[in-house]
Amino acid sequence: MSIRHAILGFLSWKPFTGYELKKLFADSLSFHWTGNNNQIYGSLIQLHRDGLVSQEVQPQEKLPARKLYAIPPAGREELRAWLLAEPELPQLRNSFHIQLAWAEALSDRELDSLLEAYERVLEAQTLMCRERARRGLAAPGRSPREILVWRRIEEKRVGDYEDELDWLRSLREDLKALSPEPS
Amino acid sequence: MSIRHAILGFLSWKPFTGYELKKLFADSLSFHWTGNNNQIYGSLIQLHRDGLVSQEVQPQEKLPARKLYAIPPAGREELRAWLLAEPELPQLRNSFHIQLAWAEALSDRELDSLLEAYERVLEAQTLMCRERARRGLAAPGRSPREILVWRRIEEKRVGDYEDELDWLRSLREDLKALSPEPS
DNA sequence: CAAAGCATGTAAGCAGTTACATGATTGT
DNA sequence: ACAATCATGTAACTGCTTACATGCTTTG
Repeated sequence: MSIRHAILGFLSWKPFTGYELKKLFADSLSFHWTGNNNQIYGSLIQLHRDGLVSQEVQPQEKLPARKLYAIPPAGREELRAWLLAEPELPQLRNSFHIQLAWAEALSDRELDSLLEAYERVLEAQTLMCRERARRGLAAPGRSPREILVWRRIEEKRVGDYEDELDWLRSLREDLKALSPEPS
Repeated sequence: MSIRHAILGFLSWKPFTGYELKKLFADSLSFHWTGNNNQIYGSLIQLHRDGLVSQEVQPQEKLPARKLYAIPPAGREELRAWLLAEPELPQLRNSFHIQLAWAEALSDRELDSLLEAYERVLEAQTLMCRERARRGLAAPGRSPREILVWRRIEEKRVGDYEDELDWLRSLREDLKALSPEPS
């Protein structure tokens, strides 16, 4: 699995330029590659070299030529093959949990302020996700099946952040009960 | 965050060889680097070069020399600095969800068998995690605080897989309701 | 006699991130 | 005047994964 498959996925809707794809990735909750603008252009060049996307160059006056990418049959086959591939388990690597696992070197107060900081970023993320999910995705009207699947995926993502927040809050309470602050 | 911090974490318990660290990573649910045996040896060399771990070479007859690594004050400082660093949000990149998002090219039956395959691997993973969590970690007896934190982290991991399984099952049901199979 | 355990590493490659680089047009 | 939008890319780096490489000892 790499960003190239997701690019093929978007192109299976309709042709896009690299710039448009960049925005699609940035706007979607579920495809949160961070350093996209770079990776997308590179991936498109690769995909084109491999014959999995076609390129239509549209010269513009005084602006760089738009390169509109579409998905030819070979690309659709590659996409389909990937869709049918063995599902991978989610990674679930939470770097904060690893940080926490070694927090024995911190005092109770330091640990609590670390947890508080995590709670703050989680809260912000949860709010942002919920807001974006509420506004709905900018996806073109597709089949009821696809709409259902996409909604479920987005809901799961929001739910995951909310679960992490609940977990964190309950952990903080248990820690407080374990060693109550001298007040 | 990288594997080097987790190595420093383990060494903060007591000295270990690369081989032992490899097993610790392999045995723990929460630190699931896959290609460790390689990365660990390389990271130890780096850490040693940077003065963050110390190395005691113990020659053996007819076996490669054991290299026992310990954590000097500089390493403890680095560990502490990392512990106090800004918490990172969990990544939540689920490559199966991305696969699913583009499954429009699949028939109802193909989609369902994909979901079924995912359910199988998730079930296996959940069982494996639960079993391992039940057996408890091989960690040396530490403070009540550390024990609580470690248990919570492991429980969260199992819970995450279980949630994913619940989510998947409910999605399958909804999809079945949407387009009932011609039986 | 084969498999698992002990014990170390190297090399090649991929995916993703950050930073750098250019430059016109449109909106506030 | 400044920021945002349009539009493309390159280079360097980090972290992780896969495959390769060696060789002895203990257990089944």
